[in-house]
Amino acid sequence: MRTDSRLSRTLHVLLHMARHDGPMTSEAIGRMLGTNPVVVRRTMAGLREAGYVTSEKGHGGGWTIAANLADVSLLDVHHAVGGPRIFAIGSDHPNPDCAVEKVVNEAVEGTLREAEALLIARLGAISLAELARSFDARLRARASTTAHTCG
Amino acid sequence: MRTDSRLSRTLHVLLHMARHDGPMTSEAIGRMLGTNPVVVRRTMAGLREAGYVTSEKGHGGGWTIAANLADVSLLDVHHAVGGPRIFAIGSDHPNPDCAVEKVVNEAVEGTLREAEALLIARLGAISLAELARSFDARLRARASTTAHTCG
DNA sequence: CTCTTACGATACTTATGAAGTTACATGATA
DNA sequence: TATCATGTAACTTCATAAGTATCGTAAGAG
Repeated sequence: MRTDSRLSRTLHVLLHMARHDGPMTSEAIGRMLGTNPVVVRRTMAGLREAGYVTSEKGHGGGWTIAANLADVSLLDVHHAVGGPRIFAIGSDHPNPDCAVEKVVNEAVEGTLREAEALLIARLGAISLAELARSFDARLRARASTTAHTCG
Repeated sequence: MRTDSRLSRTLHVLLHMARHDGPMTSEAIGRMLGTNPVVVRRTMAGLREAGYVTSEKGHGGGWTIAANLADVSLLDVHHAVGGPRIFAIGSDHPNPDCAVEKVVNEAVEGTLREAEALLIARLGAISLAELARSFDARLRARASTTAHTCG
């Protein structure tokens, strides 16, 4: 499988939306991500269902943030975009008859679950507001040089 | 992508090999895993290169364990089978120009790296010998009932 | 009212990589 | 020398995110 980049992409988009007055169109967001408006709508649909953004049709329409950045964690976004599979490795063949295989599966999957729990905890502990603050801090630190942004 | 099950499968095979007198053929291993001898050879090739198993051609040939179970960790096996990609999620687009994207990527990939480090540490801490001991313990605990094995 | 804009939805294609398959060469043993 | 087993290459299948094409629908502009 190709790397699932929905989380990163969506975070990128949300932070830009937060710094943007008025709605952003799927077209504009797609240009930002180097992709296509349909891909954008597909991913943003989950955020709309979760109530993090709203969408408007017609002239002046597009996507708008509808949540407080402090109230949305990276884990929330992960779930909103489909909560996709985290690991590329694992065991096919759950519930094996073979007792050897059971021991192996428990060891491997137990370890994966530990790593997943850590990942989930960390993603749940970071809010969009904190990412925005990191960005602002970086801007201030580099005030003398150029700060590039794709929006 | 389909789940990469090379680690689990290989561990399963190695533990069976450890309890088996004489070489096991790719044919027999394939039957055990519900797959094809060529898939078995492909995966076992990495273990042979790492020195964990040997292979012999001809009558009475097949695969034999060549290492002490206590000396091989699950991480070693993971590496031997190709050290495949662990995560299904991530960010495409490394080294972005956009400063917002940089902040996002650092947060997401930093978190993934933490989880990966934990996973690596845990896999490195478990030896094949420990899995074999877990299996034996389970056998003893269930001595009264049936203990199924696929080999 | 009509045209344009933008989302909504469906259906299809592309890309990627593990797994599966086919076929044949090579070496070891009986 | 016939058989068994690995070694290797080339190809197909499968799953899924991403990309694309197209049409429908709602909202504002004129």
